[in-house]
Amino acid sequence: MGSNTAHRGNRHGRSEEARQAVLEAADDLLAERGFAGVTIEGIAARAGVAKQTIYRWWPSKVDVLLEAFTEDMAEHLTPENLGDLRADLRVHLARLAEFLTESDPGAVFRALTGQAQHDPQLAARLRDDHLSHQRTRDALPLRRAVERGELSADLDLDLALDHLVGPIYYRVLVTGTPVPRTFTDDLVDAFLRSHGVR
Amino acid sequence: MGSNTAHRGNRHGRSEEARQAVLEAADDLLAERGFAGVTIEGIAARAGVAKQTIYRWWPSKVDVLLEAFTEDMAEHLTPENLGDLRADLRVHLARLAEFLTESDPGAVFRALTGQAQHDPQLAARLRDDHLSHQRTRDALPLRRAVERGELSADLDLDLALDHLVGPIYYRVLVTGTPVPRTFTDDLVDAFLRSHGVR
Amino acid sequence: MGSNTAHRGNRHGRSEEARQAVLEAADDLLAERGFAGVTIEGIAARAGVAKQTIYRWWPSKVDVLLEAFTEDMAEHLTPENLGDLRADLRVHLARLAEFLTESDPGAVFRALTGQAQHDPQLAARLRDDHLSHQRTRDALPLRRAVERGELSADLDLDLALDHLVGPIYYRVLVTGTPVPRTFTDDLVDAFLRSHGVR
Amino acid sequence: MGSNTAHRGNRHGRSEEARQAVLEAADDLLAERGFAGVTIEGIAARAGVAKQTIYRWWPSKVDVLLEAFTEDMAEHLTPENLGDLRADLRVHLARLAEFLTESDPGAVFRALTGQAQHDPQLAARLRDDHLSHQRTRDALPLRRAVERGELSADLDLDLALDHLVGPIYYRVLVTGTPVPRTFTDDLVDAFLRSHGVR
DNA sequence: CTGTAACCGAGACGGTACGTCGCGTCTTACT
DNA sequence: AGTAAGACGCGACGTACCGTCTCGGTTACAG
Repeated sequence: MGSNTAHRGNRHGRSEEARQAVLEAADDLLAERGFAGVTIEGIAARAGVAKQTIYRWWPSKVDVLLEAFTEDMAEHLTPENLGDLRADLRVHLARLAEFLTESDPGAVFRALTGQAQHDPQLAARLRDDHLSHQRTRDALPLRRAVERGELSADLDLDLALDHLVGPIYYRVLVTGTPVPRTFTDDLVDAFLRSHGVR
Repeated sequence: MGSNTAHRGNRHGRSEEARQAVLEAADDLLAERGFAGVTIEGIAARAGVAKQTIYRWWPSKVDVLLEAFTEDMAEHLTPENLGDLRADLRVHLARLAEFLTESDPGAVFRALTGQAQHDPQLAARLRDDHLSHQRTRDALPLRRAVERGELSADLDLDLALDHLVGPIYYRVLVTGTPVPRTFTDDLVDAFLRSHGVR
Repeated sequence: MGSNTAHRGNRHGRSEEARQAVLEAADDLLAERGFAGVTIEGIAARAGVAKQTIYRWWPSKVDVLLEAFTEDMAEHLTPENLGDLRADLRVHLARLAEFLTESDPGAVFRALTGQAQHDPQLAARLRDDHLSHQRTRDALPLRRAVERGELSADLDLDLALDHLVGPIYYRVLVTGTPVPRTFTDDLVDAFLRSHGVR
Repeated sequence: MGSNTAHRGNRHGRSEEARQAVLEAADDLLAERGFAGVTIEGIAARAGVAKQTIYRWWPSKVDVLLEAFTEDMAEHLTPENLGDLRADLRVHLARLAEFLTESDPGAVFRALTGQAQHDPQLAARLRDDHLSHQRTRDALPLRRAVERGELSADLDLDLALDHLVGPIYYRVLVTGTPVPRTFTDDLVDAFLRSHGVR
C-alpha cells in the first residue's frame, strides 16, 4: 500500500499531491480563461509544479483535461430505473442537458469536443474512452423497455439514441439555445409517438 | 467607376487580388494541415502577401476562415420545392449531411464550430451571421407544408428543426459516425410519423 | 520669379509650405523623441504631408535633418576679426562650444555625427558639405595671425586646428563633460604657449 | 563546483556556449554589415541561438556589443612604464590611435559612441563602465611624471588628458582623417612644450 | 478658356525586424 | 526515481516603419 502513502514523489511512485494540483489548476484555468488560457506553463505555475512533471505523466494539455473530466461523467449520467420508459427517458435527458449546459465537467466536455474538431486523434480518444461508455449508459432505459416489451425488439438502438440525444447536443454545441425541461420532454414524447408508444 | 477597376490597393480600396489569395490560402491550409496549421504567417507566405495586409482587413485567422466560408453555405443549402414535404425534407437533409461531412466548406464549418466552443464571441457571430440564415432556409419546406395543410398550423418550427437536423449535427460533431442517406431518410420518417403524417 | 509664389505644388515647382513643414517636423521630433523617434512616417504625419512627398525630395530622414541643419551652422560659427589672435580664438572656441552643447542645430549635429559612425556615406557628406567649410572658417583667425606675423608661416594649419578644436569635440561626443569658458580659454593658452606666443 | 562545468544552461546557470556564440556573431555582423546590420534576429540566426536566449540576458543589441567590447579595451590600452614621460606618452597615444582606427574593438567603440549620441542612457553607461577606467589608465604616465618631478604637482590631470587625447578622438569620430604616428608624436611634443618640459 | 502635366494628400502593399509567449526538451540539485 | 526550477531552440504572435505604388484632387501655364 505504499502507493497510498502521501509523498512528494520518489523512487517508489509519483506524487499524488502534484497530480491533484495539476488537475485542479487545469480545471480552474479553463473556467477562468477559457481553453486558450489553459497552457502547460500556466498549469505548472498555478499548481506549483515543474513543467517536466506534467510532461512526464500527460502527453498534452488535452490529456490533463480529459483526466479531470473522466472521473465526473459516469457518476453524473448513469440513468436510473423507474420501471417506466417515458419517465426514465425524461429524467435521463433532463440530466444530460443539465450536465452539458450547467456543470463544470460539461464545460470541459464542450471544450474537448471543440478541440476534437481540430484534432482527429483527440476525437477518436473521446469516442473510445468516453462517448462509447456514455452511449451504453444512455441506452439502458431503451434496453430495459425492450425487455419489458414496451418497445419492439427490432428497435435500432443507435438510431434511437441519435434521435433522442442528437437535438440536445445540437443545441449545446451549435445553436447555443437553452435546453429546458420542456425541450427534453418534447423529445421523449416525439420519440415515443413515432415508435407507437401510447 | 474606379471601384470596379482591378488594382493593387490604394486609398480608394483594397486589393481584390490580395483578398482572394488570402482566402484561398487559408482554405488550402485548413484542408492540408488542419486548423492548427492555419497561421497568419502561413497564410501570408502562401498567398504572397504581407502579414500586415491580413491584419488590416481581418482581426484574426478565424475571420479569414469565416469569410471564406460565408460565400459557400447559402448556395449549397437552399432547399428546393418539390411540392411534397417528405421529398423536400429527404433531399434537403441528405444535402445538409453531405455538405457537413464531405465538402470543403463543411470542413471549415466544423473547424469554426469547434473553435466556437472556446470563444463565445465567435459562437455569437456564427449564429447571427450564418446559422440563423441557414435555419430560415431549413424551415422553408416546413412552412410550405403548413401552407399546404400537410402540417398543423400549431407546429413549433424551432422545435421541429431541432428534431430534424440535431441528430445530423450530433453525428458530425460528436460521434463522428457517417451520415448516410438511410439515416436522414429515417429522420424524416420518424419526424413525420410523430406528427401524424400518413 | 514664380518660384517665390506660395502654392501647393504643381508642375511649376514644389510646395514651399510642405518643405518647411517637413523640416520643422523633423527638428521637433528629434528634440522631443531623439533620433530613433524621427521616422519618415512620423514626419509625414506631424507635417500633414504625404510620405511620397518626403521621398520625392529627400533620399532619407538623414537628409531632412541635414537640410534643416545646413542653414544654421555657417551663421553661428563665422569667427570675428578682433585683430588679436588670442582674443579671436577665445571668442571663437567659446562660441563653438556653446553651439555644440547648447543650440538646437548643435543637437542635430551630434545626432548626425553619431549616425555617421554607422554610415560611411553620411560621414563623407558631412565632411564634404559641412565640416570642410567649418574648418575653413575655423582657420581664419590663424591665417590672419600668420599674415600679421603673430604666428610662423611654417604653421601646419590642419594640425593646429585639430589641437584647438579636438578637445572640444571630444568632450561633447565622448566624455559628455561640460565645456565651459575656462576650458576653451585654457585650450587657447596652451596652444599659444606651445607655439611660443608671449 | 557545478558552476565550472560546461553545460547547456539550466537552473544553475546560463549556457557559456550560447553566450560566446552570441558575442562572436554580434562582432562578426558589425564588421561585415555595420551597425544597422546587427539585428537580434541576425545574431540569433548566426549564433544558432533562440532570440529569447538573447533577450533573456541582454536588454538590447547595444548591450551585446558592449559586452563583446568590454573584454578587449583594457588589455589593449594599458600604458607601459618606460620611465620617461615623452616616451610613455608617445607609445600610449600611438596605441590608442591604432586601437581606435584599426582594431575590431575599436570599430565597436566607434559604433557605440555613435549610438550614444542618440541614447543618453547608453552614453552614461559607456562613460561609467568604460571611459572612466580608460581615462584612469590614460592618466598613469602623467601621474608617474608628477611623482618623478617631470611635471608640476599643480597639473590638472583632466585638462591635460583632454588636450592629449581629444584631437585623436576628434579625427576618428569627426573628420575621419588618419591618425599617423607623426600626429600623435606632435600632440605629445606640443603638450610638453606648453608645459615647459625641455 | 480649356487641357494637361507636375505636385499634392492619402493610404494599401510586400517586406524586415521588433519584443513576447508558449511549446516540448534538456540538465541540474535535491529529497 | 520523482520533483521544482528554469535555460534552451523553436515557431508564431501582433506591431512599427520601411520604401514603392496607385489613386483622385488641385493648380497654372500652354495651346
